[in-house]
Amino acid sequence: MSDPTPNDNQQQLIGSTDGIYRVDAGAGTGKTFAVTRRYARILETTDAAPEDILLVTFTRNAAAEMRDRIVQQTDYDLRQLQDAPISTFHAYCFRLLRRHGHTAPTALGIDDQIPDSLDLIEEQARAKQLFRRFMSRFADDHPEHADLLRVFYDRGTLHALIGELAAKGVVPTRNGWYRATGEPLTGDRERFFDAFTAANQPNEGANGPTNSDARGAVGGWDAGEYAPDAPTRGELHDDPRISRSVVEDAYDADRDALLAFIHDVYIEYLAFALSQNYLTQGLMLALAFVMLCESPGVRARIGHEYVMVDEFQDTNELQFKIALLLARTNNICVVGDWKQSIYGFQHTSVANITDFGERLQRFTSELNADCRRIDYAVDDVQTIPLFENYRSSASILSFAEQSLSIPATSSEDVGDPLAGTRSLEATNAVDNAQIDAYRADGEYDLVLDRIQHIVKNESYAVETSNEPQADEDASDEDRIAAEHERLGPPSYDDIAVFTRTRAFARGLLERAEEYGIPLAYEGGVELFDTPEAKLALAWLRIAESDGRRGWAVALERAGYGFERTQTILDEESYPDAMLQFRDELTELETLGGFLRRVFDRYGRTSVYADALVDHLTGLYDGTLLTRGETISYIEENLAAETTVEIDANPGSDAVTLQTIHGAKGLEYPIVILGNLNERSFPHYGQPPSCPIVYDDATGLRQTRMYSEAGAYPHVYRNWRHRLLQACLPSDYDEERRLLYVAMTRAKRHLLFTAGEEPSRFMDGLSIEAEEIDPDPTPESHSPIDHEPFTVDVPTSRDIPTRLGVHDIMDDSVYDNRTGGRGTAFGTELHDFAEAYALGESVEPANNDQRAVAQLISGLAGEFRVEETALLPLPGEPAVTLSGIIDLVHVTDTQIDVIDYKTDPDRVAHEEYRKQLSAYYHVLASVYPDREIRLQVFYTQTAESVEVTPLSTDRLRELAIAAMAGSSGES
DNA sequence: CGGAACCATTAGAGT
DNA sequence: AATGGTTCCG
Repeated sequence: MSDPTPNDNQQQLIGSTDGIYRVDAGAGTGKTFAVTRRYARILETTDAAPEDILLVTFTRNAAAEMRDRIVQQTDYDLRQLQDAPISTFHAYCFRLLRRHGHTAPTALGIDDQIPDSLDLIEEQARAKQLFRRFMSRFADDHPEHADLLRVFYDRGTLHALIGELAAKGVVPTRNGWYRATGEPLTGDRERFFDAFTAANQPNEGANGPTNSDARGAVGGWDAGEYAPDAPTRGELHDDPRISRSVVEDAYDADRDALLAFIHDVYIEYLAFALSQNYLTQGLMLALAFVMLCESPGVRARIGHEYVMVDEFQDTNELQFKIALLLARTNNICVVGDWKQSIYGFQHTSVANITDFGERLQRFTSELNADCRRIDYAVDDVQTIPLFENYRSSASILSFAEQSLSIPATSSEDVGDPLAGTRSLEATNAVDNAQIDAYRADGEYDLVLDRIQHIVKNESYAVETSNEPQADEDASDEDRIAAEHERLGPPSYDDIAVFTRTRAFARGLLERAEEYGIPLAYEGGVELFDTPEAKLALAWLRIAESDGRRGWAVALERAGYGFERTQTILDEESYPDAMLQFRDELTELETLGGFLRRVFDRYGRTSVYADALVDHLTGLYDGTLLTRGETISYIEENLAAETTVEIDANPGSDAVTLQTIHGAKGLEYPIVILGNLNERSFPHYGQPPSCPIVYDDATGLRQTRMYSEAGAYPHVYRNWRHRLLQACLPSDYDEERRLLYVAMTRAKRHLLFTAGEEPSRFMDGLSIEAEEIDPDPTPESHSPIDHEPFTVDVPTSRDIPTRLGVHDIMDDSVYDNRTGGRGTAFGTELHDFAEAYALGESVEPANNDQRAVAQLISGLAGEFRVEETALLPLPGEPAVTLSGIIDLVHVTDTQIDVIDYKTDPDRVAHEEYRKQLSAYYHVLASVYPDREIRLQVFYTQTAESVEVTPLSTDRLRELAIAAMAGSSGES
């Protein structure tokens, strides 16, 4: 978006810099623009420097975008803002903790200090694995918790609960809880009984009062399912309600053992993690919080004059408190939209924004309870609504509002959640919106049919050009005329299909491939649960030790029946062709080569195959996984249901397919919201995988209890938890917000589809679904195949050491350089170059980028961008060099390897030669019949300098020297 | 209208 | 294991 004049409400935000503001920034209201303008204005109108303004966001991308926008709007350049606190919560707190928090654990009674080498773990699977290791030690050390440990099928599930408690701000000490942070664990009795009283009111029937909702929810109560102390059906009755006294007894029953257990697990896990030099993100924030509470000196030094928090609906309680501690004055501004809060499962708390004023006061008095930490007034909160929407047509905006009040179950009473809020106002002049709902048996075909119906169809016109734009003060007629001129029939990439579940997306993707309709999935994929991963796992097992399980899968794949497979396994009489293939595989040296060979053999060319190879070969810097390690890695991730991000092919004209969560923050001209099916959307929750659960109203509870009260010792369902659960209404607000988010992504047109069983959300829409007999026609869009460049050298049996190409380069040459524009500049340029080469519509932001653009547009032929290159150097010890090639330009006769360098001078030229030489040998083996040229492209002067390659022997020498050097230093 | 039995389903993903 | 819906009986 260009930078127009701010509208009135944006201007109000930009101009209001003193005091506390809650900004209701609705979808598409130019929030980023306004926030960055506000930042710029603070710099211009006060004597504040960038380090006085804290700007926190939720994602790294958002932080980077904010920084870029600020550079555009101020006199500061990227380098000057490099150290400015424009950051994610996590990155900022991690930095803080490392600088000032070495002794933070002592406040909790933990002797370990925070080491400089602290490892911050992001990968769920790894964190959980480490937690399991801790739990088995914990179980040995704590026989007194034996009864509680018995209720677990998988102790690893406790890991998520610890994370949830940390997000609430609950922090343990050796002897209890840090300050009063343990209070929420016992629950909020008043809140529970208020809810209970409401749910226990008799309903109004035609013939008098009928069962209360709570009474209805314990239908099917069978005391036999529970430990012997459970009340019978009759004892629950207090017609037509549930007996209050039974519920009170259940609520107040003794939970000391449970609380002690959770306390011990939590504090010892924290100590364990520190002793192992790592922290998870949640624990890290908790320690940063402790450090800020404990150190008035640090608060005084780093406290910021201005604090802004973006996407405030995605923060948790702990982050709210941290933000308060980081502010030196009450110049605090939180920006967000409660209607787009869809990350509750990541422990975010929508009440941070909906109850902002109340929480602000409560958290402040908590933080000031034992000493004064928050030294500014928090009683005056101004609310600024941003309501001018720059994305969607008016009819889409008004249609989307209903999503927040469609009930998810027959009994749910939603009320009017939008009462008192201001509706979004469209700025589109032309409203040509088509809003339609369709239903068919076979929803995949229905969606594909609708896509084909829409593409090139005038009645689904979208903006096909940025021109002409009417002046800001043009008359309505002129604006309408200009907008009409910009409209034209849509293409595939104007369309996005959103789904609630990945399963639906996966099915649709497969169907689209059958028809040859271009759909590109964007987002997380359960990569280890794909047929490709299972195939890879089978052959890895065959090649490694655990052959039987591998052969079973391979034989089944090959079409052998169950009986026959059993015989073959028992007799070990495997088919010759398969044995031969195994021998061939075991000869292969690299993991990448192994996987490729397996996928080639089975004709697997899907994106999953590519992603798997990329993921497994790129896992750890410096080392390659052995086959054995790969097997356990796949197994762990399969069990942990790990997802891996898959990139859609940019540059091509394809429909985007993603989950609603993945679509947050994005916009598309045409949105098809699929998957509006019973039990999919709205989604009715899942049984808790952890037998200990937390809820604000009830506190910590066990879903299962070990008891010896019956005839035999047994783990029973916990009747108290079951009863309390029944007394609380289910909450589907977040499902409705998902519906809202999905609808408000659409700029021009909005379609809904459902299959055999449309859900309540579909039925609840104010339009009727049209029945359709879908008939998609086959097309011929072939997927672009894509293989990373690898060379297989089956020689030594030793696993080669992996070395990055930069490791063989000598950094000391930079000591003599005259200038240098920082890594941020270089990264930006590379990102731009990648996007440009892939044909995305990006504009060069500076001279260097223009030089790259000119270079690329002058080249005819095929591009490979940011390609991974692996060069095995056989010998003793074996080494594999790895690197990423900026640009490979492929023509029929020659290959150009191009690497961009932003250096103003060329002191490192000889070092670049080493890097490019490695790429040379990789490409020489991939394209043996073509000439390969190496070019260093100096972006400042727009000059290409050709270099000649070094021999592999020379590269080997350099690699050996580099390994010796690094091991000698450490 | 209340109650019981039975059925189908089982998510989402930042740092 | 938990959830909401559906169906059927008294």
